[in-house]
Amino acid sequence: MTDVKRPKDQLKAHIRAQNQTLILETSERVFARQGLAKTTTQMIADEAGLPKANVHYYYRSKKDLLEAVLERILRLWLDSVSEFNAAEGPRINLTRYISEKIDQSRSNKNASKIFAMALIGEETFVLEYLRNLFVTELSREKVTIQEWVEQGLMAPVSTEHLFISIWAMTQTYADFDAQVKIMLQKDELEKSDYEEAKHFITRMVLVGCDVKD
Amino acid sequence: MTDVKRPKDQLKAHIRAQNQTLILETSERVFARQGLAKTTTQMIADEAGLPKANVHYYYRSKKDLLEAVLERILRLWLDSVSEFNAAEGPRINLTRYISEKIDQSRSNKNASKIFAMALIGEETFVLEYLRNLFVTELSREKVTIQEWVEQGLMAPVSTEHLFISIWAMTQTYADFDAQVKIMLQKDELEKSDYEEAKHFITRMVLVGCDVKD
DNA sequence: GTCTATAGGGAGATAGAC
DNA sequence: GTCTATCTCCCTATAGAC
Repeated sequence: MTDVKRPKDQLKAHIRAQNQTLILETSERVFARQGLAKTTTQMIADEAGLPKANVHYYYRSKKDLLEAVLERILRLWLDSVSEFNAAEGPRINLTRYISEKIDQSRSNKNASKIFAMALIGEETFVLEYLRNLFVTELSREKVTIQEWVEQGLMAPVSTEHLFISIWAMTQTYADFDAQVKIMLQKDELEKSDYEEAKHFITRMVLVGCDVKD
Repeated sequence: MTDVKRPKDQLKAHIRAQNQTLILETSERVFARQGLAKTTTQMIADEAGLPKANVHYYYRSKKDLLEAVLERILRLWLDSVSEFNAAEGPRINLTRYISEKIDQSRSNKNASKIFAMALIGEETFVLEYLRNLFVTELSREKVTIQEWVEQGLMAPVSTEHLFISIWAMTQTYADFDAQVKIMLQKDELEKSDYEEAKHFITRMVLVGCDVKD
């Protein structure tokens, strides 16, 4: 075991990283399009331009591959949503939070759908992630909201139900986009549709929670 | 073709109806628990206490069976949600609508999950149903809301985004109940959790849309 | 690391006796 | 209508040559 790698090892590591990224990105598309169970490793291999055996070389089983895809999604997700900054008050923070969540639904629709499919299927991997997220991140946001309530900056609403609602409203534009398209009678959602969603949801939350500042 | 049936035919029809109901009810449970693609006709047969061939006798293919399950779900659903009564004004109507949707999430969780799974998988059957629903029902509700806005009874919000949000918030307690349980740190959701959800969502919608009466 | 060929296991669906 | 046995297909996963 050494940190010094010979050129050959570096090359191998590079090939490995490149192939893994290719497989993960392709899997994300195929899983989102076909559904988790209907997706076959053959489909992924074909779309990635690789023999099926190579996919299994990098990810022993389909389950391993799905978990790798989920892990990658969740890591990128966490980085793209800001934490609350208590000093700025609820208006700025909630507005930013909703905006970022809707942007996520738009720019990362596939990731969002895969997460939703895994969640509705109660995949252990996702449930564990959520349990952990609750302990590390959300409990902090919860305290912040309670501070704002005590300072009279917003109505004393249930923090849990508030988060559940914001997630539901913002994710629905990615997860159930087929339904949204029918409602809006459009073949594809445009940037303006997402902006209107942002505007509507932000208004409902801010006014609905009686946010002062 | 005659309306008069001989006793033998009546018996057969009875057996048929009974078995079909048994299969549909069992399928609803299994589909919701296992996911649509992971469910096998064998699982359904076992849980219903029938040989697999009998399931295929009544529903030629798995796809036919899923569509029959969806059709049954949607028929029961439509009957359990009231239409808007314009004269009563937005407060009563929106409160009742949210309450009925949450009750549905609680009492018919399996149906809700199957619908969500079919929708996220963009099953043609469900998309067609929604398109039809939009034409027959929702366009009427939309007009009603616009009347209320004109009468100054509520703020001029986007009807489409309002419906999308109410659906998202109420359905999430059924479809993603695993996530809700983690958030609320409970092993099972109780009646009081659903009542709190109702209370929170109703408040956000009524205050958020500036509903006067 | 790459790839062909194949093992091994079920799944959906049906034939045909009762 | 019921049920056993079976066909056929295709999926995951791996062995083994290159």
